[in-house]
Amino acid sequence: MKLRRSFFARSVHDVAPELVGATLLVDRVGGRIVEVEAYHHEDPAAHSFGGRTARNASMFGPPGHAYVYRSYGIHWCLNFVCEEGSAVLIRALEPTHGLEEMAARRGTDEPRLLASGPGRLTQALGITRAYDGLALDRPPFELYAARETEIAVGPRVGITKAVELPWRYAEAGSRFVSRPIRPAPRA
DNA sequence: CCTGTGATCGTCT
DNA sequence: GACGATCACAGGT
Repeated sequence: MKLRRSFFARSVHDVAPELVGATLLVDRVGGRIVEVEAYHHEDPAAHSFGGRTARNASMFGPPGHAYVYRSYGIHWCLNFVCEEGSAVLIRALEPTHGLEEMAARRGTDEPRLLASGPGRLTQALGITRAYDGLALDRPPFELYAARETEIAVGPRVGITKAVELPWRYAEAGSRFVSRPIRPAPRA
């Protein structure tokens, strides 16, 4: 089932876990989303924390659109905008469509190295700042809802603020996540 | 398996 | 002028 724009017009904390297992294609190339992170505008780690700027304008735009930014001067990162200046960072895919194209863009055939990580993922899908602000329910994007799947939850990766918030969601047991989530401590 | 480090540049202070 | 929502590679364990 195709995801409609209204799917994203909710709290980022509801949308993010539901995206795990969804299929993301960009010009027919992509796979199943296996790892995401939620960023909320009241969250010090979010780009939208502190208000609107030229870079983060898309985060304050309508839900159901892309927010693409450059990371470390080198990589691109893809987010799905939700309500109120929040967004979901798409961190890893299990490649299913257009493997050859992804391998050519990435310079490797190793499946685990195609889209396991936000920078690798955008390179494999050909995402650049040119995709910033584009609607997610129209070409070149295609998004299909997830089936039921087991979700693991943990702290986000690579941030220095609000490091303790458990806003990273991954498919339990997937070998395509950028980094495994430590199993929850036993009671 | 792990840790450390350089690359590279737009954005905001 | 400092700092990243990262990655690839090198080297040690």
